[in-house]
Amino acid sequence: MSCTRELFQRHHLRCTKQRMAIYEALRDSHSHPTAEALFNMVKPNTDRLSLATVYNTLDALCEAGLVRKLPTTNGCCRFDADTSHHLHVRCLESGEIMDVPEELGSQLVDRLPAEVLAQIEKAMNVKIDRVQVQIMARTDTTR
Amino acid sequence: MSCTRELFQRHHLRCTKQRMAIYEALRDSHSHPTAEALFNMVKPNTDRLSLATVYNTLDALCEAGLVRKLPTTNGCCRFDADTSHHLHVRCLESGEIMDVPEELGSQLVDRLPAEVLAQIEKAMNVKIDRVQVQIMARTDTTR
DNA sequence: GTACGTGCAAAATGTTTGCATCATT
DNA sequence: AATGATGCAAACATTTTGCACGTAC
Repeated sequence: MSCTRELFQRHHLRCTKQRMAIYEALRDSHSHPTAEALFNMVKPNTDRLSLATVYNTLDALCEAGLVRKLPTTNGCCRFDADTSHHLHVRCLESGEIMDVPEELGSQLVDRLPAEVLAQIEKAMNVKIDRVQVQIMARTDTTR
Repeated sequence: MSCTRELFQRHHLRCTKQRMAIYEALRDSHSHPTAEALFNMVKPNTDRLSLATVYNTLDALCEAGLVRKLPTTNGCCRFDADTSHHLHVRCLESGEIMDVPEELGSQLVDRLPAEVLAQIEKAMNVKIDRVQVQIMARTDTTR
């Protein structure tokens, strides 16, 4: 669908076929891919594409707020085109990142008390951008 | 202090001077240093030390559960010798990681409802190891 | 037409590995 | 004495950069 074009224009991003393909692949993916995984997903359907462009594009999209870089512990970045507040489960074995279903996640996030966040801002002299909750877990082998 | 030796022995870790120096520097640091920062902190007081040893040691300490690797978004790992439950503020500008004062952090973490966590375990078929709350923030320039 | 995006290859950065030597147990 | 840790340098993986060319506006 072509509302990507309008979305890009609203954010003053040039609508190149590479950028659109990268963004749409990330948006439609549920796997929070790495830059390289994304490159491999998009490359077959795009006649000219280099990995450097994937990095440049992801950078531009982050800058524009359309994409988020997710924190990882293995030195290799993962990306998410869903910038709404939602929780992640990080598999300690594989490094894979999965979304927690909206209705469960919001039950956790909604109970974070705003006044405590305000106190943290005051105590640490920062402006909170957002709170990211990550659940570290292993695949359950007991069931 | 030398309880590091006993701590290591309890975890079946060899007590080399490099390992002890690295661990103690990390434990006494409040800056959640990168491997290289740690190397620079420890090197001057240790006659033989290489960066590879810092990586190997941090790996062994993580394995033993004495140290934790923190998630970051810039592909460069940071470490923490405080493995108790506590919150981090990540500076979006510098990548720096700061601890949230214990009494404030526990006000957030203690309100995470256990039954929701149990539901997440069931729904996603995982065993939760721990919940990590990261606050993304900027240095407050309005004050 | 101009400004910006792209591909490619090279460089920079962060981390891991192989191997001979050395230290701890 | 045996096992495992160390230093060093080389390999590796991920990300960034410089530059000539191409494309969107």
